[in-house]
Amino acid sequence: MDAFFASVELLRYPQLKGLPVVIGGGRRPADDALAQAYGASERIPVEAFPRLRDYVGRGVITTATYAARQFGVGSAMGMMKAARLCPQAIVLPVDFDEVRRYSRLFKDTIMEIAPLMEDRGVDEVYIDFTEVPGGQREGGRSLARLIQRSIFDRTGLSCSIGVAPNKLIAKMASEFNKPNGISIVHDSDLQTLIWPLACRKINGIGPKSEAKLLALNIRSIGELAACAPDWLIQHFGQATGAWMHEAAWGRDDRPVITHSEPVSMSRETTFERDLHPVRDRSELGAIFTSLCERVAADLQRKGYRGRTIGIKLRYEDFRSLTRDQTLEQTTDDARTIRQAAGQLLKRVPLDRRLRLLGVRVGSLLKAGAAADDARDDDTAALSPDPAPQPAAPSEQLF
DNA sequence: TCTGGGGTCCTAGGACCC
DNA sequence: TCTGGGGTCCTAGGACCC
Repeated sequence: MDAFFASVELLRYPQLKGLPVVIGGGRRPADDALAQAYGASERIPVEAFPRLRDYVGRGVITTATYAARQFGVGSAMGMMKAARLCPQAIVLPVDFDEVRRYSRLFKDTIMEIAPLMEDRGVDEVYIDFTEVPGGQREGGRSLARLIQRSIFDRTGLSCSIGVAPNKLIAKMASEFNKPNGISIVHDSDLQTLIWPLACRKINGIGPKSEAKLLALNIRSIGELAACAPDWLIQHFGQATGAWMHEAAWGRDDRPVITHSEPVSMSRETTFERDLHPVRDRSELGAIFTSLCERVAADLQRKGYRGRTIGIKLRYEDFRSLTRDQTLEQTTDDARTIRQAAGQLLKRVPLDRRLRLLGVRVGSLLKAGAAADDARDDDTAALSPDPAPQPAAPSEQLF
């Protein structure tokens, strides 16, 4: 479902259709002012929208329209780099609530037609067609068309669909006909349609593996398929090497998973400017506390409790580090999380400026299931030193 | 003037137990 | 006393995905 973010944001601004637009970046109070000045969003003249060339900040692009991609701008690219490539592009903020609303609508629509659906994030799903009535007609094409049309009727959004014998190939097939296309790939198409593609197109081969493969003179999936499994295992380890070989031959027996439980929940933030642990102590302390409160609120709202508290830091030189600690009992309490996180902070060098701070709670259990072993965790502290103490004085720097 | 935020999974070493 | 497995849990880092 490419350009889903772009589409959702653009539904509100039909006047931007066909123009280079990037969506993402940080907070821009100007956006509200703009909406207020013109009332209805459709009435904002194109010239009034902020341009990439005027952007300041350290955000990245969430997505870009096809017109913007012509300039080499794309997802995950830093805004400042994008501004060099396409200064005239219009910049829109991401409205996450709106995106989530459309995401739900899009998934509900699919579930009504084909209930075996795996959620792969806000704009992607896997669907098992096999038991859906009519799912085999025209090799799946008619059901794909029905889903496409239903999504468009319900949301005004287009989507791309790949139909294939397994998830691995279906994902690649969905890229063939963007936007708004349907592609059908059979096992017999492996050599003609899949093998010419770069290894990077395999979902699971990222930039690091690609670079390693290129260094070994392997560029295409076909070349990867020609490698002996043992040789791949030598270079990439047992699990990855064997998996790479199977993937290159289009083999994948993972089922469509319709339900899964979260493993962890986290909140993190990159500061607008790098902050020094000593000089910006109070500001960092406030941010840190607020992250803990937000994770706790997430846990409570979704009904989970966790035992492992973790922190993440990113220094000004972009190196990151994590520390975590497992408590005796699960918690969803902001003060308990804050206290454990404060302890973890003591195990980390705080002599350089930071650009990011994060707080994570892992080893999650459903609140009902967790309640037995954590009846009164409000006073539960860290296992080695359970003595109650006021939160603030126990931390040296924050 | 680089490089967001929220996740999952894997690996590897050490502690600890049997 | 020495040697040697295996299994599980915890922690840290890293690759990858949307």
